Amino acid sequence: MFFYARYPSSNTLKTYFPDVKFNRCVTSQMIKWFSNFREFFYIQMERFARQAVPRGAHPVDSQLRVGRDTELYRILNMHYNKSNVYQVPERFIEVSEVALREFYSAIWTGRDSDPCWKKGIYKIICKLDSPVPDTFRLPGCPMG
DNA sequence: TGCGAGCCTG
DNA sequence: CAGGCTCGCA
Repeated sequence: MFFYARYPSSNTLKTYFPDVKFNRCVTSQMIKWFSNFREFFYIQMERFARQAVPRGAHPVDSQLRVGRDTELYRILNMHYNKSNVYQVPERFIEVSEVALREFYSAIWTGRDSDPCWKKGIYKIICKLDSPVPDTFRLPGCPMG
């Protein structure tokens, strides 16, 4: 599901897990999961962005892409799609590239010296959530 | 006072 | 991932 929605609201989560009885604890746990998912996502983006900086990569360089043949893609897929039962949507790759380039740009221009430099990137990425396919509403359907 | 977000730890 | 802790908002 993270492939579609990086910032699902608690209400969104409830509609996609009909077989789950939500209470405060369960809801906060799921919110927490996505918080952890985002952390991993952004950590990888920053890592690869920083890795590209010393190589003088331009935004169009292969170093700043997240194609299905890249190491970054492999890491993300392994983390969010362990069983590899889902096909990674193209939009997730596009969003990942946006994030990667935003991180690169911020680092390249020295904006990362600001303690809150990631906030701006988060604000951009949170607007790029896609609707989650209805197939994820099926009872027993794993998080994905 | 309670909850969500974010950071960071194990 | 889960726990713990801080912050800002209501």
